[in-house]
Amino acid sequence: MLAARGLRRLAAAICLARRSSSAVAALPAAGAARFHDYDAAVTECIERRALRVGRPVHARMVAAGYRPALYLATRLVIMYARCGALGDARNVLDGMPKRNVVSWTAMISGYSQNERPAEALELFITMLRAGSALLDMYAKSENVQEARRVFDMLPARDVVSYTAIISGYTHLGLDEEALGLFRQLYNEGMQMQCNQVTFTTLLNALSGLASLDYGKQVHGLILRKELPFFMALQNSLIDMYSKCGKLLYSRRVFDNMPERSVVSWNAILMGYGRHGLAREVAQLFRSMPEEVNPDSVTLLAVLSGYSHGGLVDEGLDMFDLIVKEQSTLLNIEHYGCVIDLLGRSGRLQKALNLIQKMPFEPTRAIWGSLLGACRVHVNIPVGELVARKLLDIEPENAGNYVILSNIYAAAGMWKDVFRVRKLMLKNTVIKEPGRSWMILDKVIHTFHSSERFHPRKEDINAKIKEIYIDIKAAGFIPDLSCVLHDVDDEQKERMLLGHSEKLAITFGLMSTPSGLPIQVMKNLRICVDCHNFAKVVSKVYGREISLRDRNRFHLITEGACTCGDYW
DNA sequence: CTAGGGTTAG
Repeated sequence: MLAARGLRRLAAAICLARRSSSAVAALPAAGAARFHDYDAAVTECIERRALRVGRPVHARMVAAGYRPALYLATRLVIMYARCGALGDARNVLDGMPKRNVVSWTAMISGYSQNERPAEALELFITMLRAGSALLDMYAKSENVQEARRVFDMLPARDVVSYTAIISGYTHLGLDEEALGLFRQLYNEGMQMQCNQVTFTTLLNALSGLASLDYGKQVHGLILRKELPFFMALQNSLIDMYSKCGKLLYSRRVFDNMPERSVVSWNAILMGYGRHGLAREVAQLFRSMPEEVNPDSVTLLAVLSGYSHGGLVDEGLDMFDLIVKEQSTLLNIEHYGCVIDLLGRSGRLQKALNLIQKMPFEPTRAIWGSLLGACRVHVNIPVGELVARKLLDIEPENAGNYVILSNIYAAAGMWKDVFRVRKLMLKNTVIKEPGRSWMILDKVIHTFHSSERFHPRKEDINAKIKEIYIDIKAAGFIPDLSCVLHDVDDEQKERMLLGHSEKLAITFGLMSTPSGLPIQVMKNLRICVDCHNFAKVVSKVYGREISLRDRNRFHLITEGACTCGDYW
């Protein structure tokens, strides 16, 4: 079945490549053509993403001495940007005698779409500077919030440039700022111009925030507008609800769609996988209709769904089948997923073999997951080999040293523990700080690890001490191996209590009526100690705790988690 | 006059 689908895809691709280039062919061989001829030729290159045709078209314009004005030059920027030739796009933009919001937007989104958010932001700030000399003082700061203030004051703003910049913020992970920009757009009376694309972009920011309240509100807005069916919007709704913990809402949106693309299927499969529901992932995947071709994301969704749900053998069988029938769809992510699966089920040597024979360079993430598996299964030889690779690639990451020293500690090799700890102190730098947040009455409350500046710091500290006494009485044992620093045990216990997700859960306990569920989001993966903490808290205080980390959901009730302690 | 913003995964 998979093979047949692959053939059909190939046939479609060949068809596309053979399509004749009529507008380009219609250009005169030498001398200047007219505006409309160039426009048609460039448009065709944009639609076909055909750089090999687009470049000669541009070259002919130059050779003929034709100087494209604002509109056509902008189309050239788009053509190059869509083809990924960002340097050429930028050259055209820089060479334009006049630019406007459209030409800037084209280039900014070019960077954004080619995964260069830093350049996108840099150019955005440049645009603001060019936009108004008066506002230059604000724009000089490379600070996003300042940039946003300037954007708010810019004279030439419309719903499209708003959407572009909201999308830019979301790509940078600045979802709160993105939401703020949408509010501005609304307050400026542009709500009537909001269309499917605007809402699609906005929903992405809400997915990042995991803000169910806002998500539902925006969904309501969309329904009231009675917009025509728009695939990307529905797909974003599926994704938003699943990332906000409401898988059944995702499913309802999915079931009600008049048609579904492969992205819709991917979004719902990812949703079930994220919630650890591997059986449902398998069932859905089997029910995919013939005419929807699974792509590499589909296969990744299924593999990672199996992996998250602990369906080890099914995952391995699936991978074998893909290797046999659809190996062209495989990328490094798929291998990473399967290596993780092998590692976690204790097949460390097999995992290592796969790394050695896969057609990709192993990434730090792959080595990292294998090192974690070596800790769980206490495997010294593989652990040392993997650690050597990893310390070579990223000597600054403290986590790797900690895991290696944990492996030695588990095997009672204390001299090696000490050696690794010393090495760590010498080489490491601060990692990405942990951050958790929760939303209460539409207010986003953010907590950082070992929070020092939170306005309710004192209350939270007092409450967490109280909780600690209660849960220790109920059998909670702190897992000191989660601490990245070489300090004494008492200090380790204090540091563990400072983890941002514990602060957020504590804040949730003290600010919501008893018995109500608590939902917390985290930017990194949750640590074992915090997972235990949440489990015991759920039992002692009779609360359902939903914890969304970077990868997945943990729904914790009565002292047990839907992940089955496997994540 | 025309154009620019959008969906899953990483």
